[in-house]
Amino acid sequence: MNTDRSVESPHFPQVGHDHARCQSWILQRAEVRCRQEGMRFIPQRREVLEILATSHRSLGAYDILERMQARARRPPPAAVYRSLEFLLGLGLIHRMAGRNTYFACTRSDHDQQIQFWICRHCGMVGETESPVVAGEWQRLSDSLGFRVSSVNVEIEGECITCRNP
Amino acid sequence: MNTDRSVESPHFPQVGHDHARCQSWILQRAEVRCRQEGMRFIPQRREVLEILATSHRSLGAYDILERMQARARRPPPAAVYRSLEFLLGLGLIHRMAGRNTYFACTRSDHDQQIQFWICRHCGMVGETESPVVAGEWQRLSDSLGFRVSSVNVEIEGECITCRNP
DNA sequence: CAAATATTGATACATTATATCGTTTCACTT
DNA sequence: AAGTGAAACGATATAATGTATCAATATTTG
Repeated sequence: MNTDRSVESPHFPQVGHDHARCQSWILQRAEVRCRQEGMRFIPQRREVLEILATSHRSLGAYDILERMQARARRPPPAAVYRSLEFLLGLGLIHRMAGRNTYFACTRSDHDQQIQFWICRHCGMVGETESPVVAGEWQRLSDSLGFRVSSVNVEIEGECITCRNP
Repeated sequence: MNTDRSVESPHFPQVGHDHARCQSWILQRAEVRCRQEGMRFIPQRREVLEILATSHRSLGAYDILERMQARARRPPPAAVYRSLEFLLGLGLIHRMAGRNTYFACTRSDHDQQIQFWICRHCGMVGETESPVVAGEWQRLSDSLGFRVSSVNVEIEGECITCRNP
């Protein structure tokens, strides 16, 4: 497995990057993580992840269904949602709540303190991880007496590529 | 109009707080802001906001429809969505993307750098505003070359009241 | 192999949100 | 007060997203 994490160094996916490398990295990591967790990385789940990994854009469940239809035959919606739920559980994909879409995670570690940067123009999604922000959530939750279960940060705007055409 | 902002000082709504005061504050502010913007705070919009302001919990569009039905007559869904869109536009309510719900804003100022704290147990929603986090989004967006349009932060967990029953 | 477990396909349905369009209401002008 | 244009509404239909159920099939385990 490729472990050099080069996939994540440009925080926002660049135009000319070697995407084949991202794809194989995402899929190989999925295999490893499934094995670790004693879960089964069966074809339908793999296909959903493959489809998400074809780009750094997020896709809706029904977009995925259409691409599965184009590849082989269209499963019922519930099948896709089951695979998505599985992949979400392993942290291999994320859900963009603001758009009802899903996309393949490109980070190797999971501190739950990820932020998503979504370009409104091209649809690309980048991920960052900020210790400063994590510390601030800690401070705020302490002061509120709030026990945090999950944090979701979605930042929308225009990416550097779309700003400089 | 009540301008002492006491409504927002306990960042997470407390059990015994004077909610009648919150309600009237929310509605009065809506009137003021509509007048300022030259918009019309007509009955249907007012009713939607009133319903949201009855608690610090967020409600789904169809929850609001049911409560309107209980009050008078049930409008079509689009009517509620129109009012919600209007209120969102004026920043009088927020949308919880993770839950497809809406709730009445309880803050007097709008720096777009609000965080939502949602209790999974009682459904209460609190709001905070952190300059540290705002600064970090600035730093990160600069380093990514990303032009930010909107930031949505939803933190789920358990509030202090539900932790100490 | 048999039993237990996990996954699938098929069907139906639930929930959330939007499109369209003719009518009504409102604010403003005369 | 009546006319006028813009805004809002009601009614209807439908789109988009997501779940529930359950029998049938595949996979793992004993």
